[in-house]
Amino acid sequence: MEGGFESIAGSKRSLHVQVAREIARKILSGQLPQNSIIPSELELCEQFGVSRTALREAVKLLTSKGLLKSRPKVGTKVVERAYWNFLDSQLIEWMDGISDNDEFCSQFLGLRNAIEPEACALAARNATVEQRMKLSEIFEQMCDIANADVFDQAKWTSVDTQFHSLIFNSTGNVFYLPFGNILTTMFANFIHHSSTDGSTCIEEHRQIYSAIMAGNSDKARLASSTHLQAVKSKLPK
Amino acid sequence: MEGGFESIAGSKRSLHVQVAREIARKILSGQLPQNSIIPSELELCEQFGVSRTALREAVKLLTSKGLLKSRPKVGTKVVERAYWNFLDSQLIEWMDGISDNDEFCSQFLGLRNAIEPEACALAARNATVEQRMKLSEIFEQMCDIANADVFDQAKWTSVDTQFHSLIFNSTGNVFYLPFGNILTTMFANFIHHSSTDGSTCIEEHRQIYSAIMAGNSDKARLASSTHLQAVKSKLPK
DNA sequence: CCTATTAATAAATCATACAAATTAGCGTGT
DNA sequence: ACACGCTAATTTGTATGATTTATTAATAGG
Repeated sequence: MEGGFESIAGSKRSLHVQVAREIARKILSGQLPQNSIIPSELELCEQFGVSRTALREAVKLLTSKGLLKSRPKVGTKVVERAYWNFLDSQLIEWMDGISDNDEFCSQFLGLRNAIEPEACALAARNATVEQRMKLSEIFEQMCDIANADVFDQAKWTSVDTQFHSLIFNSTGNVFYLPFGNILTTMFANFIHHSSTDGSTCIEEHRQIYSAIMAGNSDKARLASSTHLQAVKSKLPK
Repeated sequence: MEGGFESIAGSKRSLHVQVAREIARKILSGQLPQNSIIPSELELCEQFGVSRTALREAVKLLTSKGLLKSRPKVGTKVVERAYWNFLDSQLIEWMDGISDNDEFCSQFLGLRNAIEPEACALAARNATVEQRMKLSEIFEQMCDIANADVFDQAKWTSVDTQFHSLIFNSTGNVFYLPFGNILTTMFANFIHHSSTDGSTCIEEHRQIYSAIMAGNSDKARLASSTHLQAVKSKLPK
């Protein structure tokens, strides 16, 4: 059309997701204040240059993430922050650059501190044979990468993500499952292990790995805690 | 129309949510297997007796919860369980009666065990003045209810929910915020504190409360752990 | 036998129309 | 002047059909 809207319509894919992202970022950044009523569907359609169908699907998406709530006649409202689902991977992706990324990573580490040691403990007790085999396989890859002549950062991040995700999946507790994806998203979008070389923390991972394989939940919990302490010490600031 | 579809169309409100719930429960129960392709939009429209608009919004909703993923030409696929967002309140509501509820509550307690002690510790350090005032107010209500002649179960559940939610909101960590809503949902839908009378656990809450107010994070963590141990001992089996 | 083009298909988007819900305001009666 | 109920206007909710795009698969050409 005639605005600066081609930037949205002509982007990558899934129009309603693009629109949702735009609106989400306005909400997350506070540009659309909490409890305020956002413009009506028709206005937003014009503003973004998309059809009502696409816009409505975008609103539905944001509603399911706890950012919006709409009622007939009254309009669509930005709900308060306490209801935003920060544990949604897509929402986390959209946070990029909104708040201070170092602070964001630091807070995420605050979550890992609570979750991961317990997850490791549960995995030590509940991992199935298949999961133990898979973990073994992944750890072997970690060793290979850590011992390689040139350290491949991308590969390391990939297996590191798989390693921690698999642990969440091995807890036997459905509520731990989503953390694997959250961690994957954070690793992919926010955490840039610049100064991290594999050789230093491969030992930490070995501790976690062997404790889980041995079914020693207390040792697994402790090893995970130790690992996270080490990660923390590498954080900026 | 002419099917058994009024049961859906004629229900409460928000057609697409109703449809989403139906499909979600089929997925959660395994009736629609992981990695399988669900029927095309048109077929599903007929099956549920709704328009494509409503159905598509339902699919979008489920996609955002990690249950479905659709691509042109190939169709809409049920993604594997590891990607389902069990930390979504709406999804948790839909779980009712799908799996064994006692087991589900037990697993939830497994999550609380990891999260809450750490949340209490963070709250002790980071709660704002307003949040401390509010917490104080809520705890006073808890005492009133616990000391009343007749124990009002509904009121207790309400303030108990508020108490724990506020702690999550007082951590100063965005990743802890959603747990308040998850807890609220679980309390409202699954946890029926039948044998719980307030007088026994008001002391446990007092320990948590005063530790947070005193800014003693270690004591807060410990008090929360103790409380959860007590809760666990009251679980069935 | 391999590669590139094309055709078929299903979802993605658009446009429009109508329905339902809720609020605000108007009007009437006491 | 006040209370009550009704109407109308606004906004989201649902429906339908047409068009576009993306992906697979088949087909034709090298």
